[in-house]
Amino acid sequence: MAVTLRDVAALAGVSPRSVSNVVNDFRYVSPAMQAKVRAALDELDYKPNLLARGLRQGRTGTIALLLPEITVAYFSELAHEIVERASQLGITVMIDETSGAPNRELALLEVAMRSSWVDGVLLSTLGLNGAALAGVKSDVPVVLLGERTAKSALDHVGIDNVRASRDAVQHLIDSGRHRIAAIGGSHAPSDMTSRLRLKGYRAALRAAGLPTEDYLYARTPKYRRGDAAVAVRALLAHPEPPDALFCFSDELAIGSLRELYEQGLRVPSDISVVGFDDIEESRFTTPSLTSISPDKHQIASTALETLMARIAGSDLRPRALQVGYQLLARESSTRQ
Amino acid sequence: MAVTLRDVAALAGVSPRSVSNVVNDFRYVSPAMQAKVRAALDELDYKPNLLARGLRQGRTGTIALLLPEITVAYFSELAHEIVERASQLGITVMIDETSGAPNRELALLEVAMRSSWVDGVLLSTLGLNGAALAGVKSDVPVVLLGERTAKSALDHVGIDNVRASRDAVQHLIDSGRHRIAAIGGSHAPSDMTSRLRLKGYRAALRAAGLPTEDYLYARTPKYRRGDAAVAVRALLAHPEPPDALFCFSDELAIGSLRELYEQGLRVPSDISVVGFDDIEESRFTTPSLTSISPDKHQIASTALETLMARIAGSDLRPRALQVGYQLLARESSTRQ
DNA sequence: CAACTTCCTTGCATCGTGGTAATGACGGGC
DNA sequence: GCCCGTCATTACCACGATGCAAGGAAGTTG
Repeated sequence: MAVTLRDVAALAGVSPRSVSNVVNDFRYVSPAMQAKVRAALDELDYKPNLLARGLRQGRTGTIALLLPEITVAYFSELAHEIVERASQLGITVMIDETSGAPNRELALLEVAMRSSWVDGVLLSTLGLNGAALAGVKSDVPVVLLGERTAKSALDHVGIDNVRASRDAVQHLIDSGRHRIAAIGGSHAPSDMTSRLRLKGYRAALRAAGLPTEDYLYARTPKYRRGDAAVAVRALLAHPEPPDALFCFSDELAIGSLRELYEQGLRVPSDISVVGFDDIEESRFTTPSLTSISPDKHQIASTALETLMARIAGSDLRPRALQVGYQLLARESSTRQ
Repeated sequence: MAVTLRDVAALAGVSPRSVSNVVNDFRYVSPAMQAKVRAALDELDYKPNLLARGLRQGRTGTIALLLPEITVAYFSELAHEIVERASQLGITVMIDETSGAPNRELALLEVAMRSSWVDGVLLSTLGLNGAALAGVKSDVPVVLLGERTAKSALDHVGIDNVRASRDAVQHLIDSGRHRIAAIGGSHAPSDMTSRLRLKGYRAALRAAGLPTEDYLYARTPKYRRGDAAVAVRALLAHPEPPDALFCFSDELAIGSLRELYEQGLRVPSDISVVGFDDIEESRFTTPSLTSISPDKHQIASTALETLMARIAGSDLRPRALQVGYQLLARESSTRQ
């Protein structure tokens, strides 16, 4: 069995409470006590039982990070940044995958938020709409990553999707493209992300005096590589096919590159492609992919600091925090 | 504050223990008690405190999955399979990133294994060598994913790396390649994976009566996309450059594709490329990537079942479990 | 020298559950 | 009417840690 405070106390010939004092660097501990207890601690190789400590203190030092799909590169890169930052702060992150299934998402959320298991929750959700979210009573603070769905009364951290999308499309216009298509997003009312990116896309077209044709927007069930092919084929089948694609995720853009290749089109000479997220993969595609790069590092820092403040008891009203982004122009939108 | 058994008991006018009985479906509970307690449970929206339960029962229903880097697609895909399977078994997975840093890896391992936080650990390690591992006393069962490092007395689940590598190289030989290079792996003694794959590579060459030239093996610091460029440049600079690359990971293969493109070589007409891991990305590269595809689904199932058996108290001696793989021939090794 | 402060150590209670076993209630068999 | 088995509920405590405050030793002050 595991070694407990009591075992250490017995060996050192002191009270369990004194051992606890040493372990926790209590102020008044004599050097003699220090020495005795440390020796016993080392000899038995004591490790505190974090369950018991958590139960007693009401804090576990652990937060949950709930992601829709961990295999989506954007999420895994974000997770990495968060784990990295959290470990600097001495916090353990419990990553959990909700698989998009809303019931599973809710179930996990309930467990995470109500079972005293974690001190707080970072929630990145696509599938969950505001109404469902509002129905969850939370005992622990929650910070949303990405877009706020509806009017949930939670902090959230993200970038300005509208402006970033406008920049991306503007970049295509500047490079001489006129018939720019947008790809990505579903009809689901909870898909706030695609709504905002579509808004930015249209704003850029209008600002340049270009028409916003309905046929130039192709929806996709999700944001993954495999979802792009159908959309691209539909766009290319039109009598006036696009000369540029603005994809709402890098994965969609990469799926599009593949489909364009199969259709015999060359990027960027025949058609430009721009993505969103700047996942690492995009630097290695042929051609390399132009993308909007959200500052993931800053998202992680900001989200964690906000969550920590809430856990410490901050009582400000919910805030919408925006972090920076960059447009990274690479080969896929740069004529050679 | 959170609702406890006591609160529910007070409302229902029964003892806390009776509430516990209802919550845990104890055998002898009268319908009247059932009704009373359920009503109170619903009214207060009771959720059990999992810390207290875990402390009392000595089981938490949670396992840890320790990965070197979550942004490596192979690991995130494996994590996905494991989370999926575990949730069917009613187990929560706590994914944690060790970042390869051996001290961090050890620290996390210690915490995970000694703090009663989790019932078991799935450990996928590259950086940690057998000696260090042997030094960790584990209070909970551990199952290794991937290659066993040295002679640690732990179960491990993986594929037959030697045979898989031989198959991959044989495939290149069959398609008419003679000067086949291998890319990937470091000098670290703990890098068992590259050692086994190199062994299979050489076995295939010997079996075909081809020489195994030293200059045709290029090491890389890690297995990521960005690590391939230097290796590829070195290989191409040789007076007799290779006509095929066998990369020890898909990410390396993808980095190689990129570098070959920059060097003006065409795949597969000028040079073939084969990877290892079959990450999703490999189906979308141009050209799509031939790869060894370990059965990740089966790895997840086998690893979880083995771990569960250990947790339940199985006392068999450590086993090396091998699961299947497939060679998926795609464009990067198929002359058009 | 009493009264008080400062330093160190410890006992007790408690966090929220669930295991163990005692207590009661009830009905059936003799 | 008594004993016993089955069913239902409960009291008590332990899981392993820490908050609280009491208690004692040592030193300081008036």
